Amino acid sequence: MSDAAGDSTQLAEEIVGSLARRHSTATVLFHHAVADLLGLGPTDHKCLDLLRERGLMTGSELAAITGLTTGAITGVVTRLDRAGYVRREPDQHDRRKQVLHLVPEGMRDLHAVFDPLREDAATLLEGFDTHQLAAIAEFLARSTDFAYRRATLLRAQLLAAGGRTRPVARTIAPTEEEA
Amino acid sequence: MSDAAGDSTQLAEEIVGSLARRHSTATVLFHHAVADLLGLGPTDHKCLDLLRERGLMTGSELAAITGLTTGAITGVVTRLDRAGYVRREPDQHDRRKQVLHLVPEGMRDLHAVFDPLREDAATLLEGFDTHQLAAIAEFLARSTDFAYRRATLLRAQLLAAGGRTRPVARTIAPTEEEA
DNA sequence: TGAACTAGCTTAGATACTAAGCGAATTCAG
DNA sequence: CTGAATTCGCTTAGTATCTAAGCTAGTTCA
Repeated sequence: MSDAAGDSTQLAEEIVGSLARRHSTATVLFHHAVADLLGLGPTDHKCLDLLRERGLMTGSELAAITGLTTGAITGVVTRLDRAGYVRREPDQHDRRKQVLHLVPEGMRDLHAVFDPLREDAATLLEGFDTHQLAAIAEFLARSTDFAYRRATLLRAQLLAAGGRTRPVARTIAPTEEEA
Repeated sequence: MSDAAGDSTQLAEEIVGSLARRHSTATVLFHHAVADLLGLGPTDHKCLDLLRERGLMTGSELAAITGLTTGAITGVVTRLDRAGYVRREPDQHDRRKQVLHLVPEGMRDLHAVFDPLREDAATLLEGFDTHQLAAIAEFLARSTDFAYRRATLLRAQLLAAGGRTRPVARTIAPTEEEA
């Protein structure tokens, strides 16, 4: 039992210490490449993903989640609209709001691009038993939640600190240089 | 047995179909937030991650991996240098090359920012047994590899197709609009 | 009714990207 | 050994996308 526990902590160390970060870096890179392929730019792609995931949303909600300004969101939505992925629709109850809808045809086009990729991704899961697959699913769900909460927290932290653009690390150990 | 197999395929479906993508979106968002906190911008942060992960590298290698132009890499490295994370050093054997080194002090500062986060992330792994942790580790490693290879492939595909900026999806189902 | 607030758009300015091209160093063919 | 072709990283010009600030229209509340 102590042996297994030792293995566990060692595995856990490796996952949070290096595997997760490597995976994160690769994911960002991949995300960027997909965006390029779609002709969207990473921000637009990210916002489209968020919309697909969370369903109907207004621009300011999207701004709050992504940390972008409302001005930037205007640009994002305009581009997504023009590219045929998203449509603006006035809210019934509050006519200031623009509810963002996904365009079914655009989604079909997206699926045409992603489906072959998904088939390929399925090989990633070969060889795992049900018990392990459940663990992977649970881990992904937890990490997703964690990332969202952390991102929100980090942004709040940055905002509270004055929203400066220079590294926080620098404030700990200031050096001679300051352009 | 057929019951367990059914559960497995169902779980696998859910993982590649929705959980992985949600996780990916959250990861990108989180990455961006961390970059903001470091005062770096997502691209700089991504490049720094790649350097930490893969060790010594020249600018053009970094350009090849990220899909950025060498001109953009010049800017990235200049910013990372000025922020104290990276140092340029001429290659002994080929004096055209600039080998990129990590600056130990900058790395310490980074750890100061990340360590509290990592402790928190460890709770993500509570409740999994060794067998499951091994699966998670293996899955992360496979996905990372998959993402890198796919990103490279996608970029090659885009380049071969003429490197246009408009959505590929549009070329499948062209509509009336073409600004 | 009018003051304060909110949603989203617009503008000006900053920043980071691409594409093209340069000089210097290296490699390779003859 | 010499000159052409290639490669490396940087520079420049142009474009795109972001922030910050301010605006208008719609909503809420005293």
